[in-house]
Amino acid sequence: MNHWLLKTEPDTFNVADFAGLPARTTSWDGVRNYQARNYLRDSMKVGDSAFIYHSSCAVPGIAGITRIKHAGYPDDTAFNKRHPHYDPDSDPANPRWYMVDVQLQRALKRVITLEELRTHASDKLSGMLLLRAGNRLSVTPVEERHWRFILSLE
DNA sequence: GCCAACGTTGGC
DNA sequence: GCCAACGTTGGC
Repeated sequence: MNHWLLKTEPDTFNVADFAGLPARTTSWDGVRNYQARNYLRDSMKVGDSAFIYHSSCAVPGIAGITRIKHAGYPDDTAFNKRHPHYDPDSDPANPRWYMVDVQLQRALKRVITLEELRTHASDKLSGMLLLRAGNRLSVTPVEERHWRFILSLE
């Protein structure tokens, strides 16, 4: 099983919002970056786990753990003209964008902040993509050793 | 709100 | 295929 990190802006969707969803499960739609798309489409498998990371907010950090419940399938919000994620160039016969379904396992006992993660950037978390300067990818793989270490901080 | 870093677009 | 212009991300 692989591990991942999914970014979300908590004003739009956050870990607490899972509580109001059937089976605490949602489709992770709206990813509009090719590298992130490739991870969703080609690499994420049912049973993989993913951190939910809150970005563009007062205290950015990892807030919850989800499990992949459905592997990559076409993101149909790209086909809906009235949807904010509409992309006229995504053809239903040859979809450009993909999404997965994720189910919340649990919120973390506390948010493990970006600030705290950075203090480990040169040792235990060396090489972690999230901490790389200028990183903007909203879907990134997380190495097993990084995953375990982050959970040990909780 | 600023701005650096990055991805995408489009003219050539 | 190059690369400048532009739009977006996301920490601060």
